[in-house]
Amino acid sequence: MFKKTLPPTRSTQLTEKAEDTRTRILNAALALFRRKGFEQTTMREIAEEAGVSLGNAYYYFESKEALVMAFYERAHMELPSHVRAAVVPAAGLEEQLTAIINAKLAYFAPNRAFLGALFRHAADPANPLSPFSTETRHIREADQQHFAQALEDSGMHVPKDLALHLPKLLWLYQMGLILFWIYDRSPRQLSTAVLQKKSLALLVNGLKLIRLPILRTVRKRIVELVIAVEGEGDDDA
Amino acid sequence: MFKKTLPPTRSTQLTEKAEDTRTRILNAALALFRRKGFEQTTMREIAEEAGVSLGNAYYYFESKEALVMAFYERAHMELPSHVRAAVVPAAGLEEQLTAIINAKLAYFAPNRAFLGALFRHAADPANPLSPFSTETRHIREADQQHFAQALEDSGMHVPKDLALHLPKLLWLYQMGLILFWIYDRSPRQLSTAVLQKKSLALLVNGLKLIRLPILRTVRKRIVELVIAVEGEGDDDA
DNA sequence: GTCTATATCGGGATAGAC
DNA sequence: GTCTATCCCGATATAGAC
Repeated sequence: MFKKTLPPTRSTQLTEKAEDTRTRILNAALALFRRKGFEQTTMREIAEEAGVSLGNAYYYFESKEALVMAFYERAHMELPSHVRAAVVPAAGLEEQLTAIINAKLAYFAPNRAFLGALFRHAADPANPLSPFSTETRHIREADQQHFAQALEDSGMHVPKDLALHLPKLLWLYQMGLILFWIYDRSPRQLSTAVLQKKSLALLVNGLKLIRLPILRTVRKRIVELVIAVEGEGDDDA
Repeated sequence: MFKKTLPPTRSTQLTEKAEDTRTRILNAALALFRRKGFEQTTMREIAEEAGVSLGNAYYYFESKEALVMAFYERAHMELPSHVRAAVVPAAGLEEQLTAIINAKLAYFAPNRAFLGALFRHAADPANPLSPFSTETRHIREADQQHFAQALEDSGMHVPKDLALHLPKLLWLYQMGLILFWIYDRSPRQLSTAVLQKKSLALLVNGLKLIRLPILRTVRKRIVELVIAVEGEGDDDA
């Protein structure tokens, strides 16, 4: 059961017209998702809104979820510039992390309501849509670079054994925060803001403490835990 | 969009025949889920296997996912005795927590493969199937009792401000662990075993340290964070 | 290679008769 | 409480136009 014809993705070369059609379909889909949610939107509506036939919509996107994946890919292309614009390299780690996360939340905010569709299979690394899947690996790794950069720029000193895993851990923390944000029904997502502020303060504080000699064994045990688990479908805990 | 007729649940009184039919459908469904997975199983198959019509299956279960919910309910009824049998009240906290978690994993193990269906909407507190929903509140609260009991029996001394939230936090930790376990594809879920052992050791150790006067402010900040967030759709982070 | 139109299938979910 | 018939929609298939 493999695909008969290679479905056109952003990476494969498309003619100008094709590129335009693809974009129109994706935009129509996202507009409808925003308006009525992911489940409530049908492929037939998307095709109509984009002014193409149903068959054509499926020509460009294998499935309805592929549209969500395309959105995720688009975010991956557009986000880095937003993040770079928001971050002040001379600032402390807490400020930088705040800036990175805020830039992302601001970027995703208009589509917050349907992002749940993207995160439905989040925990399953076998699902292509999962942030832990092999299919999204390039996105994940590029994303972790922001955190590596922030760690470097902030000049925060962290013992090397832990520092090695820190970008990944910070990324994971950020994923948890975003997940919380998606389903946060407090007014203007105020709960997320509080959670973000308080947890970041604790986290950065912890990082300052973790290099103390008394905490050496704790640190080593944390690193051991991380090593034992990584490469698996990561999670909280 | 509310239900037209009250759909029969375990809690509402059913005639003997109805109870039997309902159970037959549920058992057929679970058998098929185990055999072929949740997605691969159709409602038509379930109805056939149970010897009822499709419409009748829907009379007892609003949706395919409601069958998973019923499984969750059944587990909620059966689990406490398993947990109580596994726990030694005189043991230390780490041993007791290990016993509780192991009892649950052992109970769910035969159905591990399709449990992902239950956890797909886990993060969305608005979804009835979510462990954070109002619909599953009674299960959640009964479940947290195991942890409250273990804390009490172990005689572990934890400052009261934190102790108040600890059953909830331990339950959350356990949910994360179970989620990890569901998608753990290492042989015999060994990764989960390692994660469980190491994280529990760290956690119990942290609880011993947290009462030290030097960590008072850290503790207060943690408690503040928990308070600010609870009542919301909880998550990791 | 891009696109339309239409028919069809499979499966979740519902309506209404009995 | 149980059935049959039907709807809806995601997905596929086909045949052909440009």
